[in-house]
Amino acid sequence: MKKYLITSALPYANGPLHIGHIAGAYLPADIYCRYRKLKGDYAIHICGTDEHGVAITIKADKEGKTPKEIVDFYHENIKESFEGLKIQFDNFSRTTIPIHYKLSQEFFLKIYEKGYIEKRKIEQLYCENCKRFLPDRYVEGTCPYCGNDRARGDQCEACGRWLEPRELINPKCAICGNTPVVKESFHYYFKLSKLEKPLKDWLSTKSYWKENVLNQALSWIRDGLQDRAITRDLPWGVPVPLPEAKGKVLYVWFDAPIGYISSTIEWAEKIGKPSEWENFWKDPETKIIHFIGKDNIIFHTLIWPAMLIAHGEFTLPDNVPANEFLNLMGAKLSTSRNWAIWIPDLLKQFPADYIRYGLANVIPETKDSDFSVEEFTTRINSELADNLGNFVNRTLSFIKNYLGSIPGNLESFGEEDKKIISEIQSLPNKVGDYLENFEFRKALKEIMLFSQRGNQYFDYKRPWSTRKTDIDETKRTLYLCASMIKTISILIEPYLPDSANKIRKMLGLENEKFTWQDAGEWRFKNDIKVTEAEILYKKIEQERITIGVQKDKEPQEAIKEEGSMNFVTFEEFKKLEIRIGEIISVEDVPGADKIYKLEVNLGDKVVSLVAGMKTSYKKEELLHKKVPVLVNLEPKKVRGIESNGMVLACDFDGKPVLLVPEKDVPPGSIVK
RNA sequence: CGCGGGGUGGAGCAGUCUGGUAGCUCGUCGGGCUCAUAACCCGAAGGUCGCUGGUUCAAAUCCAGCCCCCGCUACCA
Repeated sequence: MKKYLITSALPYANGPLHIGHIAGAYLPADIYCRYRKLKGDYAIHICGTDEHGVAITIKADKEGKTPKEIVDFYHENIKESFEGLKIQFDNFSRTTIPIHYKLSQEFFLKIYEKGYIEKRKIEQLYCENCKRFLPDRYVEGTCPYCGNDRARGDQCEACGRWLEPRELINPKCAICGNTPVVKESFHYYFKLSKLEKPLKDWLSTKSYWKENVLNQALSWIRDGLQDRAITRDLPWGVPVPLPEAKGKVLYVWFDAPIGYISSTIEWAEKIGKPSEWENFWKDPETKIIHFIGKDNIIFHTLIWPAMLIAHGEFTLPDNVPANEFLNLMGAKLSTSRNWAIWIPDLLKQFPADYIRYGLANVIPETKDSDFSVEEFTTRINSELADNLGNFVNRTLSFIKNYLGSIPGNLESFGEEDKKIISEIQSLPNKVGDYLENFEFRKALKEIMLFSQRGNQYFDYKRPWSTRKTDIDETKRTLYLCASMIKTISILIEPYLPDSANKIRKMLGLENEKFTWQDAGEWRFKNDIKVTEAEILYKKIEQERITIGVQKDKEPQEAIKEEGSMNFVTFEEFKKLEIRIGEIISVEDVPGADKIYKLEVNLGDKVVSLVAGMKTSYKKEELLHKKVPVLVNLEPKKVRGIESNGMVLACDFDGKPVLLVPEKDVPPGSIVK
């Protein structure tokens, strides 16, 4: 029996989970851990919320709450999402528990004493208005490289460069807007440079890692590792355990991964075996596997292992099967722009298995992938319901309605039957091999193809016909169909745990305990009896989920909901002259990526205007379209071009979608 | 030369590392079946694998150059 410690990235407790989080880390981790357990390995899945860091204090400041209130709320919120999705953790902890503080401080002291931490004097920005030092993200200013005036102290989102707060031109305090002053302070630095050699040696043993992960780690270490500050001047975090360091806390990236260990310790205490955690963290035979998204690769392949090497008592990760990113309808997910499908919303609409199935099929294993509502619907309907669900249903209904029960020791199977038997026997290893390689999509596809194979076999054998001539042959056919279903119920369990249980219950097998290897056993121990043939999956409607694309309410909308509508009088509305215009020419605007210059025929005149249509429409798509135009809009120059009106379109995630008259109307027609 | 990702039948993808009949799901068309969730099964149409050149007996796959698309930034009246 092998030991596996499986972790998934600690979700940051400042917002709810969205589909990208689940597909990128938690679902693969859950599938993998469930698989390990079915295989009979000693595997545990460890996680917890990451509750420190500047983003949380900033959010708290903005909302007038304490950091504790923020993290308490989201800890529960996130935990509920996981429960709803049936993502199992052996322990789901948080980084604000006493165990974690104690362990993080011990960790710090240990590597401090071993000489891997160095105190350095630095000059830092200080806001005299707020009377505090300003850590990275508390400073905003102009990026010295690209000129973006909204760069933050740690990174410029425009050009992607990493910055030091002092590099910013015109730095401003992010809280009060004051210009900060430079003051001398000190911080503790983790001497990564000293660990370069052992890290390289360690990485050289990881040729079996996923290519994208290994390449990125190697390219970073090739450039040389810089020492990094691991403390911050903040009131929120794990205090630095040195008398001279009053008011300083560990930087969140330093304490967060230690959370993997502290959560394991908490788990051991909960199960009543307080030293059991050492079985995982102090035994080099244990395979530690970190599931993360690509944003965390550097951290989990270099910095965290370096910390562990420096400490010396804990086992290093065996593998870091990082995934890429998930897009939504072709566009990048963004929490700040609210382009996401939030798990709490999704759970209100669909059973866990539907969501798990839809997401498992788009796990971004080798490159960014896309979640589309349409594809989700199609997959649920044609794969889950029509293929798998129907195979289960037709088999179980047939047994129930026409056979009653089938003896478990049936004999005399024919040629085609034997093919099925050998497929049952070989499938568990085939699927297992994919899972061991973290190829979750391929493994799932293999199972679904097997279900399709079941439908083929069923049709080929025509039991509805043989039952009138050769009832024994009919029984053999249904015996093997039931056998296939049992196999599927075991192999699909990591992906669709609820379905697996339902299927086994219908086969009267709910009290049997199955292992992965049992999936390759085609024989039934007892007679097959079907008590009910419930429909496994109901089909879903496309419209039901188009609203799954949730946006937080804009402030104005929120006001409307409270009833204090901002009414417009009819007189005011009449001031707007909206008419249908035919687009008769479309030209590029030099140097502009998003706008076109349009000539629009309004029947009695032609006007030129500027429209931001380039992101969604090609020139030829716009030409000759008849669209509503706000004609008497105050002219304005955009990029040196006078714009005399505005094409009306609806906004979908910041992109225009044209409105066209339902019947053909002449240019100039009034819209009212 | 800003950074990153990508271009494979109508749509979405696999295959590219390790050259050698271009595969899967959905959709379309035709047929079959009636046990089952208007489901299932069979068959067909549909691709110069972004372009050009090179290496090779052989290139979607290796090399070079080019084009286009998407995300991050500015213009979206």
